[in-house]
Amino acid sequence: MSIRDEAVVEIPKRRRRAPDEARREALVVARRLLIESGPTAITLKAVGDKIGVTHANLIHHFGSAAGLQSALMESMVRDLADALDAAVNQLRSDAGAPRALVDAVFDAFDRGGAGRLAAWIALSGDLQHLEPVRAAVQDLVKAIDEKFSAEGEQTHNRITSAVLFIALCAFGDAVIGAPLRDMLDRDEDSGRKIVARLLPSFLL
Amino acid sequence: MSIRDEAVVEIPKRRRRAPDEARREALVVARRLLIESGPTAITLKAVGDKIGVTHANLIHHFGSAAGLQSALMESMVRDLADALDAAVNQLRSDAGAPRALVDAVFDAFDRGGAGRLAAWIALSGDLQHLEPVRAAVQDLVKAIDEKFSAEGEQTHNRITSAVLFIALCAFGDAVIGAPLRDMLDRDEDSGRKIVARLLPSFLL
DNA sequence: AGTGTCACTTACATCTATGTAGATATCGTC
DNA sequence: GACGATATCTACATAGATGTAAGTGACACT
Repeated sequence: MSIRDEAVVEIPKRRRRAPDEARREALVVARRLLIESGPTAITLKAVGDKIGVTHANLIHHFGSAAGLQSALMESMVRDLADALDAAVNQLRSDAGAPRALVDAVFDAFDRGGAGRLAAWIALSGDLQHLEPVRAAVQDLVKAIDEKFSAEGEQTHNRITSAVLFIALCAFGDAVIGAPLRDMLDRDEDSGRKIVARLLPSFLL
Repeated sequence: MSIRDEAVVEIPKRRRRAPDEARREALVVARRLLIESGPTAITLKAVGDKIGVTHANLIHHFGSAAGLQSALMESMVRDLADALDAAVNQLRSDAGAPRALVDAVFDAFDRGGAGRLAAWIALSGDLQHLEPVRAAVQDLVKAIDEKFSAEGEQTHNRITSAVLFIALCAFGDAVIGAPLRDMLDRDEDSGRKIVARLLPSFLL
């Protein structure tokens, strides 16, 4: 067997993926493009090139460019909702320290570019894509309620205030936190620290 | 003088504007497009159509499409900085109520779409366009400092915390406040109320 | 091994945004 | 009123993104 022979290792011209797998790969790449280069970087060609596929093939799988974008939003929104659910579960199980809750929510918006996703959806006006988050947010309210509520009717109001507060800060931090902290000469962790410190005033 | 004569009122085929005026008109329209339909709606044709001008003319005035975008960012960022300065002045003059400060900053991000602008800049990665805001933010720190600081070395830290906190919330509220408040069944004013209530814990 | 499905490609068509070159008209100034 | 500067237009060129149609080949199943 010569070296020359070894070079001819049957590389199929095409790689045939299962539809689910093809969509998955495309969405992974599309997400990275969104996070690294912004929404306008998500083109059929750019995504196709990165997974070794033609743009026509992506249309085959997603129906259209808008279909790809919708699928991406759906996938990322689901991840965000899952992350919020995880925060809820963590809260229900044991660690009730404000900081743990804050970390969970901040991570939900930071990780996987959920904050940038939300900003993109808000700017593009496709608000219906945020719908799946509604349930997650309301779950978060319930969980905090069970965990911290002593009694009284004012409780629900305070809890929703707390959730609104955390979410606004976590979102803001994920999108413009870095440059803002730089302007104020504050370290990476400032936002979380501040929110964690303020949180008890809602819950106690 | 017949009716027919009245109909021939010399309407010039073109309207020749002063360069500054032409740019101003274009930027007003571009801003509205950004706020109402998102960044992708800002095209030379769309802007040109709305002010009765060809796309080539906009290139003449702004050099390129990117030039128009930069000019828009610059103009809006200047407005944001001015709004923050106004908040500073108001703070220095008299009304030191937390709610007044909160309103000033929230308005700075809401009005004129500054929040959406900041999100667009953050997503597109053109962070250098936010530079002019740096001075305004640092001015805000100084003004709050003069107004509220009793003494002590921890003061500066608390002030920057307060500014970071207000800015994150104001930005978040401007971009995703509406859908989020809807999910939580909270009224329009919730965000501001919450922030105003929490602010004293930094300043006192 | 033969066969059918469908993932995938190639080639082409279209549309839109952007940009360029040269002609034209408007307005201030003399 | 003539003139010059230039704001504005028309016409054309290009590039990129999207979409379509028809063919090709990989893989499962018999």
